[in-house]
Amino acid sequence: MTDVSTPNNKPATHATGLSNPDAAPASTVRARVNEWFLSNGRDLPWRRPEATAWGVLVSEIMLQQTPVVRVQPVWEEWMERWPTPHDLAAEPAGEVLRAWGRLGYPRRALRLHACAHAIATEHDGVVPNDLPTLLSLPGVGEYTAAAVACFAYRIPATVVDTNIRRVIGRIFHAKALPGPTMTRAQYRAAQALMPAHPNEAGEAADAHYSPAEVAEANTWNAASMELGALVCTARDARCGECPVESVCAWVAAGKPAADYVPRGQAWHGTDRQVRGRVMAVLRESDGPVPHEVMATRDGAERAASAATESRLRSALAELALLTADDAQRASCVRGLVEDGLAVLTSGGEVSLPG
DNA sequence: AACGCGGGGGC
DNA sequence: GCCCCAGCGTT
Repeated sequence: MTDVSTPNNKPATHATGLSNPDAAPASTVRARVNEWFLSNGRDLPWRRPEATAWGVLVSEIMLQQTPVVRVQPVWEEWMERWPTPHDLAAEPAGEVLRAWGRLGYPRRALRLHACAHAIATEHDGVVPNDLPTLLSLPGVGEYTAAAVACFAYRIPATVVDTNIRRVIGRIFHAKALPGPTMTRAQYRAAQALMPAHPNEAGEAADAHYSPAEVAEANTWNAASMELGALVCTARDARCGECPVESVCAWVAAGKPAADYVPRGQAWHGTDRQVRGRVMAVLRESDGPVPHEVMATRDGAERAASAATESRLRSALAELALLTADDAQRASCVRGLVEDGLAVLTSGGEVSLPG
């Protein structure tokens, strides 16, 4: 079968990126997973009907590499404080970084701030609803663009995140884990599982969807992701709770182990660790911090001893405790300034950007 | 394709 | 300790 326009209610084929001829019918998998989702999906605030497209965008950026449980409280604060892109755009970057807190990868906060500015000034304050425009926003890549189109605007774009890659890999390819980065084959496999096939660009992807197919596609995007988050997890898949256990290729194959060894991210002693501690000090400080405190161990130690506010003192102590030498500390401060996460004052101090 | 980029919780 | 998490931008 080479005709990708055929409704894919039969086993997917090599031509569509799915190579297992015995794979379960896509329509069966979709129906079971979607039904499971209706009663088992979490009631997350950005999924509620009153969530705005802006709220969805904020949630998606925050959720890039950060788990739901840690995002949710911060997202609630942000929505109350900055309910529209205009509100966030009016804020200084430093305030945004402070409010980002410990979500990690603070560059995402800067990009979200830049997003808000772009939306406010170039898009009349309205979050774009088409993939090319979404992709043009800072910090919005293929996944996030599709997620915003789908979850905010009910446009059935093909959403592919790490959960969906794993779920599809197991159900249709008997693969335990999908590998660290998405391949085009995996993207095409996900595309082939949509009720109708979006065109390659994904634009106007709903042109030939019936209303029922639109609903099915949008639910599938959320449901397959949720199945990966709650049941078909990377470790300890709870197959007994899975609605498609009986048709899963990975289960049928005896749950073979992953064929690659994940390479853990180095952490101890890395620039990332140093940068994180420096940013933590900046977040806890009311104003600029002497460069020597950030760039030398002795400076951090003395500042920690002198600090009276407990959270600041703790952040300074954690910075001082790092094994990093002064050259690395200084280099990390330079890097943070280059990245726009910090600025140097004329008085030789380091502070959050204005 | 590979790398840099935070941080915390589960095992 | 190790691994994972609703990725993105750069090289």
